[in-house]
Amino acid sequence: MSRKLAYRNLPQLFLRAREELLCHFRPIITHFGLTEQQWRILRALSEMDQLEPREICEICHILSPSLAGVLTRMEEMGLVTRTRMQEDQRRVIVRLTPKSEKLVSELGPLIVAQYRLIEESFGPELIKQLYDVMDRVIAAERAPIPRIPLPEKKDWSKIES
Amino acid sequence: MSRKLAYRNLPQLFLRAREELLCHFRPIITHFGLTEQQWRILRALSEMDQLEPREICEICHILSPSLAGVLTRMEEMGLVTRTRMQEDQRRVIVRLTPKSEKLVSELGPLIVAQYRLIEESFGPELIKQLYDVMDRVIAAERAPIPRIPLPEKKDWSKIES
DNA sequence: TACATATTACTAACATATTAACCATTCAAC
DNA sequence: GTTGAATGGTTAATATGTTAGTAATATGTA
Repeated sequence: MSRKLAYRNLPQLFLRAREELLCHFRPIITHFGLTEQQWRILRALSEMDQLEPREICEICHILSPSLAGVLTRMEEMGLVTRTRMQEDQRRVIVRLTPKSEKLVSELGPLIVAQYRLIEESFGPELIKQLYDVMDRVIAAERAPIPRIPLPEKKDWSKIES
Repeated sequence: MSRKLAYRNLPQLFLRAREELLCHFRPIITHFGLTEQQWRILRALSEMDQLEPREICEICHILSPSLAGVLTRMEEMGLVTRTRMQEDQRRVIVRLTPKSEKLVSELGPLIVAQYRLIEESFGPELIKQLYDVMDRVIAAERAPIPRIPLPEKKDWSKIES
């Protein structure tokens, strides 16, 4: 009578595999005084020139409430500028500063070099498979996955035994 | 002159793919008043009967300082007990309570059922490939990956232009 | 025994994740 | 033109991630 579930915890495997990769980049990123999220944003902005917050959320996979704080800190660090659009006063344009452009031009090549080292170790096929499998999971327009019906809600925090 | 780096951001792809999976489980987990991390811990404990904090950190991929808080909250919710070991006063034993055992027995089958729905949508081959690729990335005893040498440290937060 | 070191769990400080709610602006229907 | 809904960004509250450091206990060695 094994109490193991029929499926290994897949999201957790993703977490571990991601960390197995990220641990090779984290030293580089923190060396420049950045967090992983800040680097994601800098990288996106360097490729796209300018972005609105909701676009950054989409591209960098950061939720809007988190982004607000991250951008505030990055603005204080002189890494980005936030400009409110004239046509639509709700919207904002985020841009790199000369300083952060220089930072990216120094950091980017180190990241690429580290990718090469990882690819040497993993082998090019594994890297290719990684990209391929990730893309297939992410591929948005799949058949919608039905949801298991849930039982009536119980407040377990208030159950004694 | 594309400013795109030679490699797409692989850790970020992992993040997105993971979320694409997790979003199908999150409603189930939160329905029972749990967080994702709390469920990881309950699941591990239900499979292993009892664990020490550092084992939970290893298995559930939660850092020790995070775990301290998570366990405190779970203890207050009556989901786990913490007992200090007699032989070694530094160590602690974490166990499920009858209440959380019952919770797992209700929640577990729903998780499994949702996996089945996901597998139907993704196709069994993709699921198999996912497990396979994750395991290959995680496989710990690979050839150690060398680190890119880093330039002298600059404090970018204090650079003006 | 005495000492330095290692181990285990924890606290502190800060950044981010997550959910809910808020506010100003814009859009759309009337 | 007004009003109600939608949009974009934000704040609030709580939980977790991350790094550094601490305190207590255990272990190895002189």
